[in-house]
Amino acid sequence: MLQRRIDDHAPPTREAMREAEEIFYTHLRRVGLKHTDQRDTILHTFLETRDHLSTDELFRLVRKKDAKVGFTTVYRTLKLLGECGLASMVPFPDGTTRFEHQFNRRSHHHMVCTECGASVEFFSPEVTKIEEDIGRKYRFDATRHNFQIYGLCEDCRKRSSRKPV
Amino acid sequence: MLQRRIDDHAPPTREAMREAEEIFYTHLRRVGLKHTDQRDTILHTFLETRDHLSTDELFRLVRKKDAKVGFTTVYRTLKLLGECGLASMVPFPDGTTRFEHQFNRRSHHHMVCTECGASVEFFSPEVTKIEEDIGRKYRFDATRHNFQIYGLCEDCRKRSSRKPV
DNA sequence: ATGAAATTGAAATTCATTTTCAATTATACG
DNA sequence: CGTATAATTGAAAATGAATTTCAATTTCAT
Ligand SMILES: [Mn+2]
Ligand SMILES: [Mn+2]
Ligand SMILES: [Zn+2]
Ligand SMILES: [Zn+2]
Repeated sequence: MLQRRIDDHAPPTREAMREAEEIFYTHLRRVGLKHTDQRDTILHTFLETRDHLSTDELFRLVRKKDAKVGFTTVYRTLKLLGECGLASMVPFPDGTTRFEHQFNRRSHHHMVCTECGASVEFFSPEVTKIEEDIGRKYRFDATRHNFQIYGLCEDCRKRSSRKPV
Repeated sequence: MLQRRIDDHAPPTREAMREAEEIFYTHLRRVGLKHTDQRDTILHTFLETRDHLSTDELFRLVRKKDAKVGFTTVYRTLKLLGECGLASMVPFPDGTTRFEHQFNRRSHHHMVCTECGASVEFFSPEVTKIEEDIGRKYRFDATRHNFQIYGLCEDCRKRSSRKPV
């Protein structure tokens, strides 16, 4: 799926990878879970891309490294990565659930084309401020939010005006 | 599910109901569909509450008026109501999909408690402005957005500090 | 090394949503 | 009015993503 990235840059350095592992394994210890090769492979595969992956797409990538890893384990690990803040879910307007890693990544939001699924990432500190303000106002301990913008990208707009419904 | 409402008020007047019907039937005509009793009943039931209803909850309410209406028809009609702007989907953090009517209703957003599911509605014109700004900046024809805040409500915060994990 | 507890992955299950299809109903036209 | 045509309906079946089950395997504290 086409994706234009704003703060695009290189894959994580070995240092960065260690740091992320540290976060993951600390979380595992905290909840009394074990360190396994499968979890390692999935973490690495996940951090190596900045794409928004479906569980199935991640599964296929993981399989290239270790053909014995099961689909279920990818699901379960993705959940663990979410718990320690390394992964977050991005719901797409076509109903698919995608994940992206949040390690060493500036917090951002997505604008998605409802026609072709192309997505743009954008930064909006105002959104974080609104979260804080509204949380304070209604006495919630606001921990996260969900913000996406949907619409037609430039290409699809052109296409649909050329060939009108 | 507990819900604190901000612009709470009376059920729609007969006039308002006619107006909403007008919108619905105009839409039906536009897409070449027919006017049926089931669709009428579902529209009325839906407009009579301001709750955020799951499809199943709406189905149960509709059944009270006409026990012969099928589940499938409720699904299908909800989709039609969405198409003409009378209904909108509110995704809850527990994964349930809920619907609320948008007729004569000020645009608003939701903050939801991840523990008990209680929700607060709030207004934030800034969010609409962000949608417009970002759309312009990246040349999208931005048509809608999705914004929810998740966190712990005051009650749940007290409860969890009393009985710590 | 040993054993208790967690993990794994294939298969089964769940569950919301969508599709199928034969019978029924709406509505346009003569 | 009928009548023809196309849409609608609802029960049942199908789909598909996500979760659960469970026996075999692996981790890790001792
Ligand atoms: Mn992103
Ligand atoms: Mn609402
Ligand atoms: Zn597009
Ligand atoms: Zn709560």
